Amino acid sequence: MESTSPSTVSVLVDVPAIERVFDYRVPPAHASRVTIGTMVRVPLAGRRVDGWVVALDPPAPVGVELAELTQVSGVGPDADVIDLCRWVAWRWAGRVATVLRSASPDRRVSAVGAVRHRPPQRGEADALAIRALDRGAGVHVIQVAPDADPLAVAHAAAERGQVIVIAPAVSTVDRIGRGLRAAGAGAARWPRDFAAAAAGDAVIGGRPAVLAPAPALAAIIVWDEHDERLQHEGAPTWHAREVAVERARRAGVPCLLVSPAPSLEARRSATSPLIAAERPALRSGWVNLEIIDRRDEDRGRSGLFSPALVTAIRDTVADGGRVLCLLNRTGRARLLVCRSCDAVVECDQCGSTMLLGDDAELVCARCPARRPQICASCGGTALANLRPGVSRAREQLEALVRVPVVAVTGGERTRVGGDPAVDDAPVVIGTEAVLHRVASAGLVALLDVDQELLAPRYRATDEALALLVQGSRVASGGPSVGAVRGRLMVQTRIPDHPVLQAVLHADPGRLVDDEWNRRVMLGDPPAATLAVVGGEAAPAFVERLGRPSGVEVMGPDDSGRWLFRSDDQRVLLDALSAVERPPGRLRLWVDPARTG
DNA sequence: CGGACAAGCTGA
DNA sequence: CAGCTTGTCCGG
Repeated sequence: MESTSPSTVSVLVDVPAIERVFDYRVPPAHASRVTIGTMVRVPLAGRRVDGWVVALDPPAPVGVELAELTQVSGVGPDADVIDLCRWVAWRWAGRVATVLRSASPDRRVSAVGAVRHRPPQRGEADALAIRALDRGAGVHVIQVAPDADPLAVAHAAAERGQVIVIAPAVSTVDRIGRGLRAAGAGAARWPRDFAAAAAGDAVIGGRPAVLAPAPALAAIIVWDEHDERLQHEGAPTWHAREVAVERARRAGVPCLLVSPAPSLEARRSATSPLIAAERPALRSGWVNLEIIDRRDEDRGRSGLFSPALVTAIRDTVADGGRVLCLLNRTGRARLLVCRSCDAVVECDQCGSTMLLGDDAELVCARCPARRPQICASCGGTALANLRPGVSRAREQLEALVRVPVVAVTGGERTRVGGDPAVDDAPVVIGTEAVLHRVASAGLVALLDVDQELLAPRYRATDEALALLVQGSRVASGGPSVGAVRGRLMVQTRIPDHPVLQAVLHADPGRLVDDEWNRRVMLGDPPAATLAVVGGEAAPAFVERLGRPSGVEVMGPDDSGRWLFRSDDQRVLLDALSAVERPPGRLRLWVDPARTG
């Protein structure tokens, strides 16, 4: 793009509370380095703040003396990405500045070279991806086997031009980046290699990479589009899959949504029929699911570990394999009952259940109350642990198998490898973080899959399926290693559950019709658009919002949150963006993964 | 957000 | 009434 050497510019300041642009004069010495997206430092109300140039030579405002910008800090997102960020801010009711930060380099970039294309020189391109790319612009969903190779998919697109590849797992990003480079292709890791991305190299990264500069964009690939890590946890709750679809539409290029378990959202946004791997590839790509039916066991007698599972664990350890047990409950106990009076142990302050953490005290699940291990109704001190957490389960398992068992829960860095205590342990037990910490195992066991299947969250089915995808991958030896097959086991009291049957038959597609009907019936996304409003400024915000027609309003609930719902996305989002935000902390989540 | 400035409170 | 706190406004 030819620089026009502007004499004034409009700047969007990097202060999320100020959703405004201000105009500044450009010192002639800096003018040649200033274009749309350039990151600058400007004086504002007696201090200096960062900002992005969003317009060149704007019409002079009347009656205002312009100040001069203080500094040109470096290259920033291009005009297309800025427009995309505006759309993201609208779609998830966030601030443009917040989104622009994710679209900006993480360190100063002073210049960008000429755009070029460096395609891979060797290596193999995935046949399904080629089919999808041949369909041209549009959203194409590909159902792959869990052991499919992300590098081959990226390769197929990188041959045709600049590609953005989004992958939720760092290990996948590493593999694709290294693989493309080894094949002689240009590969920019986002956000580290901003300049290379802006010069046309393939961009590979996590969620934010969908906002990378891509001057010669030819395709966008979202690998593992079902993965919930593609959605930002905090506000704005933007989802990389949906941004990818929008960006590809704007650019007129194909968007490939790839997953072993394509989401409802992906299937609904597809513009062409699903492309699925052949049945034999799917069947062999999924590790055979072994379902342990616990209905016929004595109630509670064998605790978290059924006899069948204990045998499998012992066999695996004896063969020198490692075992990975998954239990999505931290602490020692999530549900306690008094042995003498059978009362559930509850908090005397708020009535919620009390848990046992890693220390010996009862802690309320909802409020900060604590007390020693005593039953509130009869004073009994013997409590039965009806729902043990990872800490307790680790002790039980160690006693059962007589080898060291290491516990892993979230919070710790979730990198594959690098922790000898975890890497060398024959048996590892943990929350789902464990599935991303350990690359391969001879046995992967989901101790209480019913907790996932029955979770009162609208995405429970997807989350359970995602665990089984990852479990299958770990059991098959990590991505595309595939030499010795491990085992994948689940313990359940609902062996006929559709999710388990879908995995058993390597056919997750059979779930979608029922799932869609349920979402329509309950008004959950993507059948409807939701907004949850909380924080101290929520009452004022809700007051200003009023009751727009076509929007259902519920709340406030006991934590002071309101829920807004509409069948018409535009109606709700336009209403939200029309409200001027009241002062104070406001939490606004649009289509969050969890509404609780 | 945070600086500027205006309107209220306190102390002698 | 100076000197300080608290509140409201607005930024180029």
